[in-house]
Amino acid sequence: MSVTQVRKERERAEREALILDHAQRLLVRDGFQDLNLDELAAAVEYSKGTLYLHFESKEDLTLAIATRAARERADLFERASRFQGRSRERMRAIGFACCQFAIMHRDYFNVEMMLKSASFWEKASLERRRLHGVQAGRLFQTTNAIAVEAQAVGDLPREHRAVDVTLSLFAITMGSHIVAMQPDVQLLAGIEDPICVVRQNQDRVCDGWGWKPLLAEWDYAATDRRIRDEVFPEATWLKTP
Amino acid sequence: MSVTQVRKERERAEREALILDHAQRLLVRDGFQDLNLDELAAAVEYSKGTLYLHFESKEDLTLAIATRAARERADLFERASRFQGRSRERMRAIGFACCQFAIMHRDYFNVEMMLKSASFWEKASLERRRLHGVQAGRLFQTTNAIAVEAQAVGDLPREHRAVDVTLSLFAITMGSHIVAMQPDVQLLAGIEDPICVVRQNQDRVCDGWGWKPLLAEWDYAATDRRIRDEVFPEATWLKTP
DNA sequence: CTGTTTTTTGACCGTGCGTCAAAAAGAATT
DNA sequence: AATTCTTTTTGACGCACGGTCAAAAAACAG
Repeated sequence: MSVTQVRKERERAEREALILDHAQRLLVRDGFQDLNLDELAAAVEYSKGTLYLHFESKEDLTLAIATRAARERADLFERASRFQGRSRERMRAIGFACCQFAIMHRDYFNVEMMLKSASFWEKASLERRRLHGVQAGRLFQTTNAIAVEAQAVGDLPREHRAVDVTLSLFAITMGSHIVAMQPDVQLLAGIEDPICVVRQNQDRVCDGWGWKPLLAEWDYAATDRRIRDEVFPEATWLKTP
Repeated sequence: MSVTQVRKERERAEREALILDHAQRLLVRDGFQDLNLDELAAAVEYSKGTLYLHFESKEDLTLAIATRAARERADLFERASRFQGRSRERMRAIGFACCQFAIMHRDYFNVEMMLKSASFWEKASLERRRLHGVQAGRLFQTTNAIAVEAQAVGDLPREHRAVDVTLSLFAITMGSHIVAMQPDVQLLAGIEDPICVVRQNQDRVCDGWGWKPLLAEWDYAATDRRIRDEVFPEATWLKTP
Protein backbone atom coordinates (compact mmCIF):
# COMPACT_ATOMS: atom_id res chain seq x y z
CA MET A 1 0.00 0.00 0.00
CA SER A 2 1.41 3.36 -1.04
CA VAL A 3 2.12 6.21 1.38
CA THR A 4 -0.74 8.17 -0.14
CA GLN A 5 -3.17 5.33 0.45
CA VAL A 6 -2.11 5.10 4.08
CA ARG A 7 -2.78 8.82 4.53
CA LYS A 8 -6.14 8.53 2.74
CA GLU A 9 -7.12 5.66 4.96
CA ARG A 10 -6.21 7.59 8.09
CA GLU A 11 -8.16 10.63 6.93
CA ARG A 12 -11.12 8.43 6.19
CA ALA A 13 -10.97 6.96 9.69
CA GLU A 14 -10.73 10.45 11.17
CA ARG A 15 -13.76 11.59 9.23
CA GLU A 16 -15.68 8.52 10.34
CA ALA A 17 -14.83 9.32 13.95
CA LEU A 18 -15.98 12.90 13.44
CA ILE A 19 -19.28 11.70 12.02
CA LEU A 20 -19.74 9.25 14.89
CA ASP A 21 -19.01 11.94 17.48
CA HIS A 22 -21.65 14.27 16.13
CA ALA A 23 -24.11 11.49 15.41
CA GLN A 24 -23.80 10.25 18.98
CA ARG A 25 -24.49 13.71 20.32
CA LEU A 26 -27.59 14.10 18.16
CA LEU A 27 -28.75 10.55 18.89
CA VAL A 28 -28.58 11.16 22.62
CA ARG A 29 -30.36 14.48 22.23
CA ASP A 30 -33.15 13.38 19.88
CA GLY A 31 -33.39 9.61 19.90
CA PHE A 32 -33.13 7.36 16.86
CA GLN A 33 -36.41 8.35 15.27
CA ASP A 34 -35.64 12.07 15.35
CA LEU A 35 -31.99 11.78 14.43
CA ASN A 36 -31.90 13.85 11.25
CA LEU A 37 -29.24 13.01 8.68
CA ASP A 38 -29.49 16.39 6.97
CA GLU A 39 -28.74 18.04 10.30
CA LEU A 40 -25.90 15.60 10.90
CA ALA A 41 -24.43 16.35 7.48
CA ALA A 42 -24.58 20.07 8.27
CA ALA A 43 -22.97 19.50 11.68
CA VAL A 44 -19.99 17.59 10.32
CA GLU A 45 -19.78 19.95 7.31
CA TYR A 46 -20.02 17.19 4.71
CA SER A 47 -22.83 16.36 2.35
CA LYS A 48 -25.33 13.63 3.02
CA GLY A 49 -23.86 11.66 0.14
CA THR A 50 -20.56 11.52 2.01
CA LEU A 51 -22.25 10.08 5.08
CA TYR A 52 -23.47 7.26 2.89
CA LEU A 53 -19.91 6.52 1.81
CA HIS A 54 -19.33 5.45 5.41
CA PHE A 55 -22.67 3.97 6.46
CA GLU A 56 -25.23 2.25 4.34
CA SER A 57 -28.23 3.30 6.40
CA LYS A 58 -29.26 5.21 9.50
CA GLU A 59 -29.41 1.92 11.36
CA ASP A 60 -25.90 1.07 10.22
CA LEU A 61 -24.66 4.38 11.58
CA THR A 62 -26.42 3.83 14.89
CA LEU A 63 -24.99 0.34 15.19
CA ALA A 64 -21.53 1.80 14.60
CA ILE A 65 -22.06 4.18 17.51
CA ALA A 66 -23.13 1.28 19.72
CA THR A 67 -20.18 -0.84 18.66
CA ARG A 68 -17.67 1.90 19.40
CA ALA A 69 -19.16 2.25 22.88
CA ALA A 70 -19.15 -1.53 23.32
CA ARG A 71 -15.45 -1.65 22.46
CA GLU A 72 -14.71 0.96 25.09
CA ARG A 73 -16.77 -1.00 27.58
CA ALA A 74 -14.98 -4.24 26.76
CA ASP A 75 -11.64 -2.47 27.25
CA LEU A 76 -12.73 -1.42 30.73
CA PHE A 77 -13.89 -4.97 31.46
CA GLU A 78 -10.50 -6.39 30.49
CA ARG A 79 -8.72 -3.86 32.65
CA ALA A 80 -11.01 -4.80 35.53
CA SER A 81 -10.48 -8.52 35.07
CA ARG A 82 -6.77 -8.05 35.71
CA PHE A 83 -7.47 -6.99 39.28
CA GLN A 84 -5.64 -9.20 41.75
CA GLY A 85 -7.95 -10.72 44.27
CA ARG A 86 -10.47 -13.44 45.02
CA SER A 87 -12.86 -14.42 42.25
CA ARG A 88 -15.80 -12.45 43.58
CA GLU A 89 -13.63 -9.40 44.09
CA ARG A 90 -12.61 -9.66 40.46
CA MET A 91 -16.26 -9.90 39.46
CA ARG A 92 -16.86 -6.85 41.58
CA ALA A 93 -14.16 -5.08 39.59
CA ILE A 94 -16.22 -5.86 36.50
CA GLY A 95 -19.23 -4.26 38.17
CA PHE A 96 -17.00 -1.33 38.94
CA ALA A 97 -16.07 -1.09 35.26
CA CYS A 98 -19.78 -1.11 34.45
CA CYS A 99 -20.30 1.93 36.67
CA GLN A 100 -17.29 3.73 35.33
CA PHE A 101 -18.67 3.20 31.84
CA ALA A 102 -22.21 4.17 32.80
CA ILE A 103 -20.93 7.44 34.19
CA MET A 104 -18.94 8.20 31.05
CA HIS A 105 -21.89 7.22 28.83
CA ARG A 106 -25.08 7.93 30.78
CA ASP A 107 -27.22 6.99 27.83
CA TYR A 108 -25.48 3.98 26.37
CA PHE A 109 -28.25 1.60 27.36
CA ASN A 110 -30.83 3.58 25.46
CA VAL A 111 -28.80 3.00 22.32
CA GLU A 112 -28.12 -0.63 23.21
CA MET A 113 -31.85 -1.27 23.58
CA MET A 114 -32.52 -0.34 19.98
CA LEU A 115 -30.30 -3.20 18.89
CA LYS A 116 -32.69 -5.68 20.45
CA SER A 117 -35.27 -4.99 17.78
CA ALA A 118 -35.03 -7.43 14.88
CA SER A 119 -36.27 -4.92 12.34
CA PHE A 120 -33.47 -2.58 13.36
CA TRP A 121 -30.77 -5.19 13.28
CA GLU A 122 -31.53 -6.43 9.80
CA LYS A 123 -31.13 -2.98 8.27
CA ALA A 124 -27.51 -2.69 9.35
CA SER A 125 -24.70 -4.05 7.21
CA LEU A 126 -23.42 -7.59 7.70
CA GLU A 127 -19.91 -6.34 8.45
CA ARG A 128 -21.07 -3.99 11.19
CA ARG A 129 -23.19 -6.70 12.73
CA ARG A 130 -20.13 -8.91 12.80
CA LEU A 131 -18.03 -6.18 14.42
CA HIS A 132 -20.65 -5.69 17.08
CA GLY A 133 -20.75 -9.40 17.72
CA VAL A 134 -17.01 -9.37 18.33
CA GLN A 135 -17.31 -6.71 21.05
CA ALA A 136 -20.31 -8.40 22.62
CA GLY A 137 -18.29 -11.61 22.67
CA ARG A 138 -15.37 -9.92 24.42
CA LEU A 139 -17.73 -8.56 27.08
CA PHE A 140 -19.25 -11.96 27.70
CA GLN A 141 -16.01 -13.94 27.65
CA THR A 142 -14.16 -11.59 29.98
CA THR A 143 -16.96 -11.86 32.50
CA ASN A 144 -17.58 -15.56 32.07
CA ALA A 145 -13.91 -16.41 32.52
CA ILE A 146 -14.16 -15.11 36.08
CA ALA A 147 -17.21 -17.25 36.83
CA VAL A 148 -15.42 -20.29 35.41
CA GLU A 149 -12.38 -19.60 37.54
CA ALA A 150 -14.59 -19.10 40.58
CA GLN A 151 -15.94 -22.60 40.13
CA ALA A 152 -12.43 -23.96 39.62
CA VAL A 153 -11.21 -22.56 42.94
CA GLY A 154 -14.43 -23.50 44.75
CA ASP A 155 -15.79 -19.99 45.40
CA LEU A 156 -18.84 -20.64 43.26
CA PRO A 157 -20.92 -23.83 43.59
CA ARG A 158 -20.52 -26.17 40.62
CA GLU A 159 -24.15 -27.25 40.60
CA HIS A 160 -24.95 -24.66 37.95
CA ARG A 161 -23.27 -23.74 34.71
CA ALA A 162 -20.95 -20.73 34.81
CA VAL A 163 -22.70 -19.25 31.76
CA ASP A 164 -25.98 -19.15 33.69
CA VAL A 165 -24.33 -17.08 36.39
CA THR A 166 -22.74 -14.77 33.85
CA LEU A 167 -26.01 -14.38 32.01
CA SER A 168 -27.87 -13.51 35.18
CA LEU A 169 -25.33 -10.78 35.90
CA PHE A 170 -25.78 -9.33 32.43
CA ALA A 171 -29.53 -9.50 32.90
CA ILE A 172 -29.56 -7.76 36.27
CA THR A 173 -27.21 -5.09 34.99
CA MET A 174 -29.24 -4.33 31.89
CA GLY A 175 -32.57 -4.59 33.71
CA SER A 176 -31.42 -2.39 36.59
CA HIS A 177 -30.21 0.27 34.24
CA ILE A 178 -33.50 0.27 32.40
CA VAL A 179 -35.77 0.44 35.42
CA ALA A 180 -33.59 2.70 37.57
CA MET A 181 -33.19 5.27 34.81
CA GLN A 182 -36.95 5.84 34.52
CA PRO A 183 -37.82 9.16 36.19
CA ASP A 184 -41.21 7.90 37.38
CA VAL A 185 -39.63 4.81 38.93
CA GLN A 186 -37.02 6.96 40.64
CA LEU A 187 -39.83 8.90 42.24
CA LEU A 188 -41.94 5.84 43.05
CA ALA A 189 -39.10 3.88 44.64
CA GLY A 190 -37.18 6.83 46.06
CA ILE A 191 -34.00 6.26 44.09
CA GLU A 192 -31.28 8.85 44.47
CA ASP A 193 -28.42 7.24 42.59
CA PRO A 194 -29.27 4.71 39.85
CA ILE A 195 -25.68 3.48 39.84
CA CYS A 196 -26.01 2.30 43.44
CA VAL A 197 -29.12 0.33 42.50
CA VAL A 198 -27.21 -1.48 39.76
CA ARG A 199 -24.34 -2.41 42.05
CA GLN A 200 -26.64 -3.46 44.89
CA ASN A 201 -28.56 -5.74 42.56
CA GLN A 202 -25.39 -7.26 41.17
CA ASP A 203 -24.37 -8.05 44.75
CA ARG A 204 -27.69 -9.73 45.46
CA VAL A 205 -27.43 -11.93 42.39
CA CYS A 206 -23.90 -13.02 43.35
CA ASP A 207 -25.11 -13.80 46.87
CA GLY A 208 -28.05 -15.64 45.33
CA TRP A 209 -25.70 -18.01 43.52
CA GLY A 210 -23.72 -18.49 46.74
CA TRP A 211 -20.60 -16.86 45.35
CA LYS A 212 -18.04 -16.78 48.18
CA PRO A 213 -17.21 -14.66 50.02
CA LEU A 214 -20.78 -13.50 50.53
CA LEU A 215 -21.57 -9.85 51.17
CA ALA A 216 -21.79 -10.48 54.91
CA GLU A 217 -18.47 -12.32 55.06
CA TRP A 218 -16.16 -9.75 53.52
CA ASP A 219 -15.34 -6.07 53.61
CA TYR A 220 -16.25 -5.13 50.05
CA ALA A 221 -15.91 -1.43 50.78
CA ALA A 222 -12.21 -2.14 51.19
CA THR A 223 -12.23 -4.07 47.92
CA ASP A 224 -13.84 -1.09 46.21
CA ARG A 225 -11.10 1.21 47.44
CA ARG A 226 -8.46 -1.21 46.18
CA ILE A 227 -10.16 -1.49 42.79
CA ARG A 228 -10.21 2.25 42.46
CA ASP A 229 -6.63 2.74 43.58
CA GLU A 230 -5.20 -0.12 41.55
CA VAL A 231 -7.34 -0.26 38.42
CA PHE A 232 -9.56 2.81 37.99
CA PRO A 233 -7.78 5.82 39.45
CA GLU A 234 -10.06 8.02 37.33
CA ALA A 235 -13.14 6.79 39.22
CA THR A 236 -13.72 9.83 41.38
CA TRP A 237 -17.39 8.97 41.85
CA LEU A 238 -16.62 6.36 44.53
CA LYS A 239 -16.92 8.10 47.86
CA THR A 240 -14.42 6.68 50.32
CA PRO A 241 -15.93 6.46 53.80
CA MET B 1 -77.06 9.39 27.89
CA SER B 2 -79.49 8.13 25.26
CA VAL B 3 -79.76 4.51 24.14
CA THR B 4 -78.31 5.48 20.79
CA GLN B 5 -75.29 7.07 22.42
CA VAL B 6 -74.68 3.94 24.46
CA ARG B 7 -74.70 1.83 21.31
CA LYS B 8 -72.43 4.30 19.52
CA GLU B 9 -70.00 4.18 22.38
CA ARG B 10 -69.97 0.39 22.38
CA GLU B 11 -69.40 0.28 18.64
CA ARG B 12 -66.59 2.76 18.99
CA ALA B 13 -64.94 0.60 21.66
CA GLU B 14 -65.34 -2.47 19.46
CA ARG B 15 -63.72 -0.71 16.55
CA GLU B 16 -60.88 0.45 18.77
CA ALA B 17 -60.31 -3.13 19.89
CA LEU B 18 -60.33 -4.28 16.26
CA ILE B 19 -57.73 -1.67 15.37
CA LEU B 20 -55.58 -2.64 18.34
CA ASP B 21 -55.78 -6.33 17.44
CA HIS B 22 -54.55 -5.76 13.92
CA ALA B 23 -52.03 -3.12 14.96
CA GLN B 24 -50.54 -5.50 17.52
CA ARG B 25 -50.19 -8.21 14.89
CA LEU B 26 -48.43 -5.85 12.49
CA LEU B 27 -46.30 -4.34 15.24
CA VAL B 28 -45.04 -7.76 16.27
CA ARG B 29 -44.38 -8.71 12.67
CA ASP B 30 -42.66 -5.51 11.52
CA GLY B 31 -41.57 -3.52 14.56
CA PHE B 32 -42.54 0.04 15.32
CA GLN B 33 -40.53 1.66 12.56
CA ASP B 34 -42.03 -0.51 9.82
CA LEU B 35 -45.57 -0.51 11.15
CA ASN B 36 -47.43 1.01 8.21
CA LEU B 37 -50.63 2.90 8.95
CA ASP B 38 -51.88 2.61 5.37
CA GLU B 39 -51.57 -1.14 5.66
CA LEU B 40 -53.25 -1.08 9.04
CA ALA B 41 -56.14 0.96 7.64
CA ALA B 42 -56.54 -1.58 4.84
CA ALA B 43 -56.42 -4.48 7.31
CA VAL B 44 -59.17 -3.11 9.54
CA GLU B 45 -61.13 -1.93 6.47
CA TYR B 46 -61.38 1.66 7.64
CA SER B 47 -59.68 4.74 6.25
CA LYS B 48 -56.57 6.25 7.77
CA GLY B 49 -58.62 9.24 8.85
CA THR B 50 -60.70 6.95 11.04
CA LEU B 51 -57.61 5.61 12.76
CA TYR B 52 -56.79 9.17 13.73
CA LEU B 53 -60.21 9.54 15.35
CA HIS B 54 -58.98 6.99 17.89
CA PHE B 55 -55.26 7.73 18.21
CA GLU B 56 -53.49 11.00 17.77
CA SER B 57 -50.23 9.52 16.52
CA LYS B 58 -48.48 6.27 15.74
CA GLU B 59 -46.81 6.45 19.14
CA ASP B 60 -50.18 6.93 20.80
CA LEU B 61 -51.47 3.81 19.10
CA THR B 62 -48.44 1.81 20.14
CA LEU B 63 -48.76 2.99 23.72
CA ALA B 64 -52.40 1.88 23.69
CA ILE B 65 -51.27 -1.61 22.65
CA ALA B 66 -48.72 -1.68 25.45
CA THR B 67 -51.25 -0.46 28.00
CA ARG B 68 -53.78 -3.10 27.03
CA ALA B 69 -51.12 -5.77 27.51
CA ALA B 70 -50.04 -4.21 30.80
CA ARG B 71 -53.62 -4.35 32.07
CA GLU B 72 -53.82 -8.04 31.24
CA ARG B 73 -50.49 -8.57 32.99
CA ALA B 74 -51.64 -6.69 36.08
CA ASP B 75 -54.79 -8.83 36.16
CA LEU B 76 -52.65 -11.97 36.20
CA PHE B 77 -50.47 -10.48 38.95
CA GLU B 78 -53.49 -9.79 41.11
CA ARG B 79 -54.80 -13.29 40.60
CA ALA B 80 -51.37 -14.64 41.54
CA SER B 81 -51.11 -12.49 44.65
CA ARG B 82 -54.25 -14.16 46.04
CA PHE B 83 -52.41 -17.49 46.24
CA GLN B 84 -52.47 -18.86 49.78
CA GLY B 85 -49.01 -19.60 51.09
CA ARG B 86 -45.85 -18.21 52.60
CA SER B 87 -44.64 -14.84 51.34
CA ARG B 88 -41.99 -16.21 49.05
CA GLU B 89 -44.44 -18.71 47.60
CA ARG B 90 -46.75 -15.84 46.81
CA MET B 91 -43.92 -13.98 45.15
CA ARG B 92 -43.24 -17.14 43.19
CA ALA B 93 -46.85 -17.06 42.06
CA ILE B 94 -46.13 -13.60 40.67
CA GLY B 95 -43.18 -15.06 38.77
CA PHE B 96 -45.54 -17.74 37.56
CA ALA B 97 -47.93 -15.05 36.31
CA CYS B 98 -44.99 -13.45 34.50
CA CYS B 99 -44.35 -16.70 32.65
CA GLN B 100 -47.99 -17.24 31.85
CA PHE B 101 -48.08 -13.77 30.38
CA ALA B 102 -44.80 -14.17 28.51
CA ILE B 103 -46.16 -17.29 26.87
CA MET B 104 -49.37 -15.58 25.85
CA HIS B 105 -47.45 -12.52 24.60
CA ARG B 106 -44.01 -13.69 23.50
CA ASP B 107 -43.10 -10.26 22.27
CA TYR B 108 -44.53 -7.95 24.89
CA PHE B 109 -41.12 -6.88 26.12
CA ASN B 110 -40.13 -5.67 22.69
CA VAL B 111 -43.06 -3.30 22.77
CA GLU B 112 -42.43 -2.36 26.38
CA MET B 113 -38.85 -1.41 25.55
CA MET B 114 -39.98 1.25 23.09
CA LEU B 115 -41.69 3.06 25.94
CA LYS B 116 -38.35 3.61 27.62
CA SER B 117 -37.35 6.11 24.96
CA ALA B 118 -38.17 9.68 25.96
CA SER B 119 -38.72 10.80 22.38
CA PHE B 120 -41.33 8.07 21.97
CA TRP B 121 -43.12 8.81 25.20
CA GLU B 122 -43.59 12.52 24.56
CA LYS B 123 -45.38 11.90 21.26
CA ALA B 124 -48.20 9.98 22.91
CA SER B 125 -51.24 11.73 24.34
CA LEU B 126 -51.35 12.79 27.97
CA GLU B 127 -54.41 10.68 28.65
CA ARG B 128 -52.81 7.50 27.30
CA ARG B 129 -49.68 8.14 29.30
CA ARG B 130 -51.80 8.45 32.39
CA LEU B 131 -53.62 5.21 31.63
CA HIS B 132 -50.33 3.42 31.20
CA GLY B 133 -49.09 4.82 34.48
CA VAL B 134 -52.12 3.35 36.21
CA GLN B 135 -51.36 -0.16 34.95
CA ALA B 136 -47.66 0.16 35.72
CA GLY B 137 -48.64 1.25 39.22
CA ARG B 138 -50.89 -1.80 39.69
CA LEU B 139 -48.03 -4.09 38.65
CA PHE B 140 -45.64 -2.49 41.08
CA GLN B 141 -48.02 -2.24 44.01
CA THR B 142 -49.25 -5.81 43.73
CA THR B 143 -45.69 -7.07 43.79
CA ASN B 144 -44.42 -4.68 46.42
CA ALA B 145 -47.25 -5.53 48.80
CA ILE B 146 -45.88 -9.07 49.01
CA ALA B 147 -42.38 -7.85 49.82
CA VAL B 148 -43.79 -5.57 52.49
CA GLU B 149 -45.76 -8.42 53.99
CA ALA B 150 -42.69 -10.65 53.87
CA GLN B 151 -40.84 -8.16 56.03
CA ALA B 152 -43.81 -7.92 58.38
CA VAL B 153 -43.85 -11.66 59.01
CA GLY B 154 -40.05 -11.89 59.18
CA ASP B 155 -39.44 -13.88 55.99
CA LEU B 156 -37.48 -11.03 54.45
CA PRO B 157 -34.75 -9.17 56.37
CA ARG B 158 -35.73 -5.66 57.32
CA GLU B 159 -32.30 -4.19 56.71
CA HIS B 160 -33.31 -3.13 53.22
CA ARG B 161 -36.34 -1.32 51.90
CA ALA B 162 -39.06 -3.49 50.39
CA VAL B 163 -39.14 -1.30 47.28
CA ASP B 164 -35.49 -2.14 46.60
CA VAL B 165 -36.35 -5.83 46.61
CA THR B 166 -39.34 -5.30 44.37
CA LEU B 167 -37.32 -3.17 42.01
CA SER B 168 -34.59 -5.79 41.74
CA LEU B 169 -37.20 -8.38 40.82
CA PHE B 170 -38.57 -6.15 38.09
CA ALA B 171 -35.04 -5.54 36.88
CA ILE B 172 -34.05 -9.21 36.75
CA THR B 173 -37.30 -10.07 34.99
CA MET B 174 -36.97 -7.40 32.33
CA GLY B 175 -33.23 -7.96 31.90
CA SER B 176 -33.60 -11.74 31.67
CA HIS B 177 -36.28 -11.44 29.06
CA ILE B 178 -34.15 -9.12 26.99
CA VAL B 179 -30.95 -11.14 27.10
CA ALA B 180 -32.52 -14.59 26.96
CA MET B 181 -34.64 -13.71 23.92
CA GLN B 182 -31.59 -12.85 21.81
CA PRO B 183 -30.95 -15.70 19.35
CA ASP B 184 -27.17 -15.22 19.48
CA VAL B 185 -27.17 -15.31 23.28
CA GLN B 186 -29.29 -18.45 23.22
CA LEU B 187 -26.62 -20.08 21.10
CA LEU B 188 -23.68 -18.69 23.09
CA ALA B 189 -25.07 -19.68 26.47
CA GLY B 190 -26.88 -22.83 25.37
CA ILE B 191 -30.35 -21.69 26.37
CA GLU B 192 -33.21 -23.98 25.49
CA ASP B 193 -36.11 -22.31 27.25
CA PRO B 194 -35.86 -18.56 27.91
CA ILE B 195 -38.72 -18.81 30.40
CA CYS B 196 -36.67 -21.10 32.64
CA VAL B 197 -33.85 -18.56 32.65
CA VAL B 198 -36.21 -15.84 33.85
CA ARG B 199 -37.57 -17.96 36.68
CA GLN B 200 -34.14 -19.21 37.71
CA ASN B 201 -32.84 -15.65 37.90
CA GLN B 202 -35.83 -14.52 39.92
CA ASP B 203 -35.07 -17.32 42.38
CA ARG B 204 -31.45 -16.24 42.69
CA VAL B 205 -32.40 -12.66 43.41
CA CYS B 206 -34.84 -13.75 46.12
CA ASP B 207 -32.15 -15.97 47.65
CA GLY B 208 -29.74 -13.04 47.37
CA TRP B 209 -31.97 -10.91 49.58
CA GLY B 210 -32.28 -13.81 52.02
CA TRP B 211 -36.00 -14.26 51.43
CA LYS B 212 -37.10 -17.26 53.49
CA PRO B 213 -37.59 -20.06 52.81
CA LEU B 214 -34.52 -20.19 50.57
CA LEU B 215 -34.46 -22.39 47.48
CA ALA B 216 -32.57 -25.10 49.35
CA GLU B 217 -34.99 -25.11 52.28
CA TRP B 218 -38.26 -25.69 50.50
CA ASP B 219 -39.83 -27.85 47.82
CA TYR B 220 -40.71 -25.16 45.31
CA ALA B 221 -41.61 -27.72 42.66
CA ALA B 222 -44.53 -28.61 44.90
CA THR B 223 -45.38 -24.93 45.25
CA ASP B 224 -45.39 -24.63 41.46
CA ARG B 225 -47.84 -27.48 41.14
CA ARG B 226 -50.09 -25.87 43.73
CA ILE B 227 -49.92 -22.52 41.97
CA ARG B 228 -50.92 -24.13 38.72
CA ASP B 229 -53.71 -26.17 40.19
CA GLU B 230 -55.14 -23.41 42.36
CA VAL B 231 -54.51 -20.23 40.39
CA PHE B 232 -53.47 -20.88 36.80
CA PRO B 233 -55.16 -24.07 35.57
CA GLU B 234 -54.56 -22.86 32.02
CA ALA B 235 -50.78 -23.03 32.51
CA THR B 236 -50.11 -26.21 30.59
CA TRP B 237 -46.49 -25.26 29.98
CA LEU B 238 -45.44 -26.32 33.49
CA LYS B 239 -44.21 -29.87 33.21
CA THR B 240 -45.05 -31.82 36.33
CA PRO B 241 -42.27 -34.22 37.27
C1' DC C 1 -88.63 14.18 0.62
C1' DT C 2 -85.57 17.80 2.27
C1' DG C 3 -82.52 20.13 5.17
C1' DT C 4 -79.15 19.46 8.99
C1' DT C 5 -75.79 17.18 11.63
C1' DT C 6 -72.51 13.51 12.23
C1' DT C 7 -69.35 10.32 10.46
C1' DT C 8 -66.07 8.74 7.22
C1' DT C 9 -63.06 9.22 3.60
C1' DG C 10 -58.82 9.40 0.65
C1' DA C 11 -56.39 12.86 -2.01
C1' DC C 12 -52.98 15.84 -0.55
C1' DC C 13 -48.93 17.93 2.13
C1' DG C 14 -44.53 17.96 4.47
C1' DT C 15 -40.69 15.54 6.05
C1' DG C 16 -36.77 12.94 5.75
C1' DC C 17 -34.19 8.69 4.07
C1' DG C 18 -31.50 7.16 0.46
C1' DT C 19 -29.71 7.71 -4.72
C1' DC C 20 -27.09 9.03 -8.46
C1' DA C 21 -25.86 12.08 -12.34
C1' DA C 22 -23.07 15.75 -12.40
C1' DA C 23 -19.62 18.79 -10.56
C1' DA C 24 -15.33 19.47 -8.22
C1' DA C 25 -10.86 18.05 -6.86
C1' DG C 26 -6.88 15.55 -7.59
C1' DA C 27 -3.46 12.76 -10.25
C1' DA C 28 -1.13 11.64 -14.46
C1' DT C 29 0.53 12.74 -18.97
C1' DT C 30 2.11 15.57 -22.64
C1' DA D 1 0.99 25.00 -18.23
C1' DA D 2 -2.51 22.62 -20.47
C1' DT D 3 -5.11 18.54 -21.06
C1' DT D 4 -7.00 14.21 -19.97
C1' DC D 5 -8.27 10.71 -16.94
C1' DT D 6 -9.58 9.16 -12.16
C1' DT D 7 -11.36 9.77 -7.70
C1' DT D 8 -14.08 12.16 -4.51
C1' DT D 9 -17.88 14.93 -3.19
C1' DT D 10 -22.12 16.93 -3.76
C1' DG D 11 -27.08 18.28 -3.27
C1' DA D 12 -31.27 18.14 -6.08
C1' DC D 13 -34.44 14.60 -6.63
C1' DG D 14 -37.51 10.26 -6.04
C1' DC D 15 -40.29 8.07 -2.99
C1' DA D 16 -42.48 6.22 1.10
C1' DC D 17 -45.01 7.28 4.93
C1' DG D 18 -47.16 9.92 8.94
C1' DG D 19 -50.56 13.12 9.51
C1' DT D 20 -54.53 16.65 7.82
C1' DC D 21 -58.80 18.34 6.26
C1' DA D 22 -62.23 19.70 2.76
C1' DA D 23 -65.55 17.17 0.77
C1' DA D 24 -68.48 13.17 0.33
C1' DA D 25 -71.41 9.85 2.47
C1' DA D 26 -74.36 8.38 6.01
C1' DA D 27 -77.42 9.12 9.69
C1' DC D 28 -80.87 11.72 11.59
C1' DA D 29 -84.76 15.11 12.12
C1' DG D 30 -88.81 17.38 10.64
